[in-house]
Amino acid sequence: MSIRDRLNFLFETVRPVGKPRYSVREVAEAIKRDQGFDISAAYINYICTGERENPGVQQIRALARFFGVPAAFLLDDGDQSHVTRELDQLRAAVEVTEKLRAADDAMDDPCVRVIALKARGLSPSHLKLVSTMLDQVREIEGLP
Amino acid sequence: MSIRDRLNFLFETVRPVGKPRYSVREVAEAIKRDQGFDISAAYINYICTGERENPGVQQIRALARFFGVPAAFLLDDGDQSHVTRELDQLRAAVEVTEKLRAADDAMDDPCVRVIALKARGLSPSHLKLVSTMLDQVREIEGLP
DNA sequence: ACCGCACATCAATGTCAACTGATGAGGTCC
DNA sequence: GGACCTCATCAGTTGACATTGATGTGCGGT
Repeated sequence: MSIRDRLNFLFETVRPVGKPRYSVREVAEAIKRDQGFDISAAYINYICTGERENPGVQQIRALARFFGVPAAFLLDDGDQSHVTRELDQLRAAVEVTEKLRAADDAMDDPCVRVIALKARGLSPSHLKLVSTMLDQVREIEGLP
Repeated sequence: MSIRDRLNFLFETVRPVGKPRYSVREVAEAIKRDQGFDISAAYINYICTGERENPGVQQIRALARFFGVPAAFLLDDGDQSHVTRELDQLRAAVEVTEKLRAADDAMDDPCVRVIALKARGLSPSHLKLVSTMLDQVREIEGLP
């Protein structure tokens, strides 16, 4: 599980509203705009393709902050059980954001990311609770 | 709280048995020996003095593993409350290792580091519990 | 069909991370 | 006091990272 794999995982799971995934240019521009940190779109692509294996910590932090996950996600520190547990939490958080996103198409990307960040710290049982609550809300409002 | 500060914090808190602190050369050689990863002593010193601000993730991981802490410690991801909480946990873990070290001077460095690593994941209340238990054990054995 | 836009990727460049070897300071043993 | 060792730090070099700009491709609009 390399940095390349983790970043691709983030690209595939944390998605903007209308599109299947963020573009590398979008990410680079958002990081520049929101964090004031310069990172080129080409370089993000380099990491995704595995052409750069040892990026600086500042680049990692910027990417992690954009996707709303702690920077430790992009670092495989060898503690695999811990890592996979975190990834499960991320999956759960993404699942919640998917529901939130479906519930309100007008919600823009930053909000989704913030909610993903807030949901991530929750225990799996609480995430499931929120998920169930959202299902009920959607049923009340007559949504699929 | 930069990487420089955090690394210096580790140097000052995680200490070998007889000496006040590890030398940069010791750390570099131990990383080479234990992890098979090459890092120069001069470069570790560069990070400590703040002369290098954006080290690669592999260097960070190697240093974190040597000191027995998760790599996230050396990454200030801006989430200050989270960070300080982690640092408090580290302080508590170090406190425990200090007690263990005092209780058994024959304990060598790797064990101390492993215990610090294991203690770190515990909640503050559990760390306090372990600490209290150690106090009682020491009292039973007639140690200060 | 053509144009324009956004996208990922490639090529070329410069800047800095990271190493090697040297230097000098502080300490210990003889 | 001098030889020796270890330490942190400096100077010089190499190589990788990271950027800019160019290229080709795919898609929606007119």
